[in-house]
Amino acid sequence: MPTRSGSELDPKLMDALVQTSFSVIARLSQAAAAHDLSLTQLRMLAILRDHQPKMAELATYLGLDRSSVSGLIDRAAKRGLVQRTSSGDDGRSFRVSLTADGRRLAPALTAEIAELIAPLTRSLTIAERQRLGDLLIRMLR
Amino acid sequence: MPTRSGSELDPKLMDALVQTSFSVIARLSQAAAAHDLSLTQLRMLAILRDHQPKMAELATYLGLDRSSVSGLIDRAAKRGLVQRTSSGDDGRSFRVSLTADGRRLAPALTAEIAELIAPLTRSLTIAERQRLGDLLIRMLR
DNA sequence: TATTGTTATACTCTATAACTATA
DNA sequence: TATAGTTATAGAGTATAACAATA
Repeated sequence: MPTRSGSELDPKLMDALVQTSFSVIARLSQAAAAHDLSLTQLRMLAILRDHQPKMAELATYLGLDRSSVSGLIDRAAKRGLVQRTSSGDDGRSFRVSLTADGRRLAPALTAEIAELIAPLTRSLTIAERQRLGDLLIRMLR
Repeated sequence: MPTRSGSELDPKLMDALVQTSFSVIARLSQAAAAHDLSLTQLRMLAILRDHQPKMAELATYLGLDRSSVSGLIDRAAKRGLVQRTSSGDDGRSFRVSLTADGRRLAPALTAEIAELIAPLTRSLTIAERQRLGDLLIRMLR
């Protein structure tokens, strides 16, 4: 039986997770900034690539207040990246979706992010990268 | 000879790194927010635990403009967590250091962070956590 | 002249509270 | 009454530009 003992966390693992995370997030921010986007805008675009949420749903996805998302969408809409489209039945609500411009941006961003994150893994062998990916995926499950 | 081929990054590894990082950073933010601190304030306190930098050095550590750090230190000083102390030789510069209150905060924060991050690793066995830590440390080196 | 740090200004992000329109 | 979204307001965080003091 495998050992999955309780709540203790090896300080070395904690430090490694924290350092890795700061490094990854910094690279994401860098990719976003290259397109004059904030990290939040980047997350929003990633969500809208696969969903057309209502404002309240988007707020939940992002972990933000609805009022914060209003401004977020305002600014992104002013830049022509997203749009509010009528929701049909409920006259109070809208759906948010990417414009053609917004949709065009997504793959470029993904490619840039990959290029910025790839160097982080350069000191690992292919086999080690495979193992790392497996462990992280199992951890997130 | 181990294979460390070029710039390609497995999308699965990239996603796993990104998701893990968002999860870790969210937990760090949560620990910080529990003490009315931002993520930046948390990073600043972590740096000051081991250094007494000048303003410009602190700005470099944090990757921020000096003007941004001025406000950061102002707010932290108003809360009694940090202080500006004369640098001795150079009349233009100061050193920033933790106050007694600030120093008291650090271990509490570390413990809370560990408690928030530990559950993330719960689905891995002890051996897997060990391997994950090793891989991350090698990656960061 | 160059450097250190601050200040003035402007913008994004965020939350709380109050509001409008619809249900 | 309750819900969806916006607006008003306030504060943190950030950068650029201009500044004072020191080197």
